[in-house]
Amino acid sequence: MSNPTRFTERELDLMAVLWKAGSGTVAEVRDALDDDTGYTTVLKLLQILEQKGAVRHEREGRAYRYFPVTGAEEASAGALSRLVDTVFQGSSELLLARLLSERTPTPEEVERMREILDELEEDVG
Amino acid sequence: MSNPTRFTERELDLMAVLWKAGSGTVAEVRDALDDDTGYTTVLKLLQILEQKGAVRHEREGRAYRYFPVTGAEEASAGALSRLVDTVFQGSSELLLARLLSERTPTPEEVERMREILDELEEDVG
DNA sequence: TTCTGTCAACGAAGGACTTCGTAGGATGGG
DNA sequence: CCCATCCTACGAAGTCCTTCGTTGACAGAA
Repeated sequence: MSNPTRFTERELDLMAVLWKAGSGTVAEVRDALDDDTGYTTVLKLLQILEQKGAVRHEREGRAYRYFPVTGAEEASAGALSRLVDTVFQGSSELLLARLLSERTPTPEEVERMREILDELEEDVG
Repeated sequence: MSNPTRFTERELDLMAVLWKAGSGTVAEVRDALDDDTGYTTVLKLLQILEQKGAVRHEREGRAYRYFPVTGAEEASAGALSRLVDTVFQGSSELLLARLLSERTPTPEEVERMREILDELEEDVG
């Protein structure tokens, strides 16, 4: 096994599309991106991702359909910790506070977050 | 006003040092980094950061002492949202869950997190 | 003064990322 | 059959990041 698969900025954009949609052809991924990157650019990126083992493809008619192999969880490994260590000086709470202020959650979300904390304490206690 | 100041990977490492220590000379920053990057490299990076307006310097003896101008909060702006949008598909809870599993918090931290959620609900309700 | 160590400035090399141009294969209509 | 279209493959340009070598200034010790 190698490292937790590091994605570049752009690669992450593509992976996000695939994680969300489940799969996509070059054209589909291209459409899903909000900028208008050239067709061959998207193709190239997908080929690079495939080479990295992050996606695979199946033939679909004349085109390829790409599927994510690496999960979002694996991609998040490290990214969060790094953010905590650099920007939030090791404080998870600070990150949480900031997260909540940047994107105000619904009451339901808050409730589920509370549950997450509850479960954590049960495991510990 | 310009954009929320985007830091590169390495720049973020330096900023983290300055945020944590409050300030630093080239030598101090260099020592604080866990790898051993060359002196001139660190200097160069600081100069770039200064050009970006993220740090400023004052003379101290023969050397310069660098101070962060951009705060960690501003740096986090966007970074978190981007992470949520790409890796966590817009779900803050998922991020929280992941965060807690990556770095298990102390009971005290959990308590404070709970308080953060409480305050949020008060404001809303 | 001369040598040595510390410092900032600058330029440039090397590599990683992103982007696209061009080529070539296959398909389907006329 | 021939052309327009849609697709992948490949190579390469351009840019951004990171790193460091070299230079010149200055200060203190000998």
